[in-house]
Amino acid sequence: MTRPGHRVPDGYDTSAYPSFAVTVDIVILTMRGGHLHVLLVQRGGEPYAGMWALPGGFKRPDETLDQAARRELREETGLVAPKHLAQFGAYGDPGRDPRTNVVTVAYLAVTPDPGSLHAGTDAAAARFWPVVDAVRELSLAFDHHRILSDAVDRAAEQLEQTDLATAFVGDTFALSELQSVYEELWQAEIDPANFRRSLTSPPPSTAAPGAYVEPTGKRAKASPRGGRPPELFRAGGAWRTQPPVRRPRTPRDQDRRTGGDIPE
Amino acid sequence: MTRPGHRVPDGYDTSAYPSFAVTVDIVILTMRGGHLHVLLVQRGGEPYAGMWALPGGFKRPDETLDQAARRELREETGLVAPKHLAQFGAYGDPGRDPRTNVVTVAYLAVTPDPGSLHAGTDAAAARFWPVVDAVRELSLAFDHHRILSDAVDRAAEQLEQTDLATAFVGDTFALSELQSVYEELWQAEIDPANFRRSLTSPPPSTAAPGAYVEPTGKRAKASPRGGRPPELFRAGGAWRTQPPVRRPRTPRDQDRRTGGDIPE
DNA sequence: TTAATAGTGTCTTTAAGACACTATCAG
DNA sequence: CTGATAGTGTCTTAAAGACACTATTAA
Repeated sequence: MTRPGHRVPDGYDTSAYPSFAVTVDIVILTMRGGHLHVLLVQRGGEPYAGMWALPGGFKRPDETLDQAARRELREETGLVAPKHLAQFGAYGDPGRDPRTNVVTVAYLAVTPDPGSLHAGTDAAAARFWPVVDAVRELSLAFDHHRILSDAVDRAAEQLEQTDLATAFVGDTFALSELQSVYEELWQAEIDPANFRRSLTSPPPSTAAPGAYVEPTGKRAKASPRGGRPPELFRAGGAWRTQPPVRRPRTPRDQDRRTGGDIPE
Repeated sequence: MTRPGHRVPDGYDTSAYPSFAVTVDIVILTMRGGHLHVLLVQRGGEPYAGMWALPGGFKRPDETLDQAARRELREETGLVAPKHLAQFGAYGDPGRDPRTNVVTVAYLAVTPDPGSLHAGTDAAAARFWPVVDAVRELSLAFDHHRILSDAVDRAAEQLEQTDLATAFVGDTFALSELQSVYEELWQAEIDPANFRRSLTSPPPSTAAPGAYVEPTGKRAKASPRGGRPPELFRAGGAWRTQPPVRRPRTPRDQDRRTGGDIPE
């Protein structure tokens, strides 16, 4: 990167390289009532005034991208400790912002349901939307529709590869809560007995560090509609060696893209 | 993203958002003699004059990031058709370029061994390095060491999830070639009989589209040291539903990070 | 009691590891 | 022939799916 005066493309002025604004945008996902939700803010000014958009803002020269993401998260939503926050893509199509050249770096944040949004937030202009609605019915500002879709795809992939599922639930949780995270993101049903076995039995022989979930000895309250109160678990240390649940591969799953193959 | 004048952080001037240069850098991986290699260019001008660096250059306002990556790839290396080219990260730490604020978007390119580099390239200033050497012994310009490491980690992950392995080999290939891609990137030995079974037996029941590899009926020449000439295969269409080879998880694999968890 | 949710036990299927064996080449 | 690489067959183990069954709550 970044070497003016080194093997210069023909006819391209090296002394004056083009200038961009750089922003970070954050896709904040959580589970509410068994369904995946995303936090959106309503835009005040032009362009796209009044439309819903992902929270985000300009990167400053003296901070890293991660710091910018964390700062914007706090400033726009009051959230200070998402359980997961990681970059997942950069977007720089010409004209994606009508005013100027903007490249944005998109982040995926995952948190247990925070209930209401914290201080420092204009609550009227920020709310969680069911992801299904946001994707299908809402017209989002800029290229945020695509960014949101990419984020959800990424989250679904990461469920299978990391401990991302545990970022959706609290420090202690019932297995059925965790299961609903997988079922919602994968749009697939999982047998509760097999799910429990996968999570509670020790990770494949070779791995050392603990289990996937550890019993706390406590139980949650029974649901308002009755039913046995579930045991509460804590996330264990075994996720890094080998995540416990594999995604069902259905035949019609063909259209899921994994990453950039060459389209020509 | 990208909204000057919308919910402005206190004390931050919204009318003049900071300006950045945006570059793309490309990690070009290939297999040579059974070992993973990366293409590096030697820098002409300051800063880091004379040091090895990843090929790359400035994004133009009228092109997408993908187009910029493809253009730089062609301009700096003569490569026009890598089998894989995809973004994998953005890097924007303050001071990563001593001259000005630069955010770079990093791409992973994978190609079968092109032999010599094509026209349009200053061959003296561009060569493939064994990745092991580049990572351990070479001091790279900017933060390119980290970018290279991240690219290799990403490639190793993607082997398990996509058809990336086939991007390292030609249109027809021996299974042993493909196997060496996995073994090199995972630093693990794979039983050739089991590897063959995984690739040549049909993908899990539910999947429809073809096989992982299709026989061409042809055979390669035997190696100079003798041995039976291998069958040549073509990549099939089954990779997208469920990749054929799972990565061995060793106990000491714990240190492999999967993505940004929260470090606090 | 019934409806609802949580949790156990077990049989079967399938993927993966181990490894002995055969096949075909160069020299 | 030997050494080297390619390819087949089979036994065993481990993970995952299916599903019948028991347990504990609210109303």
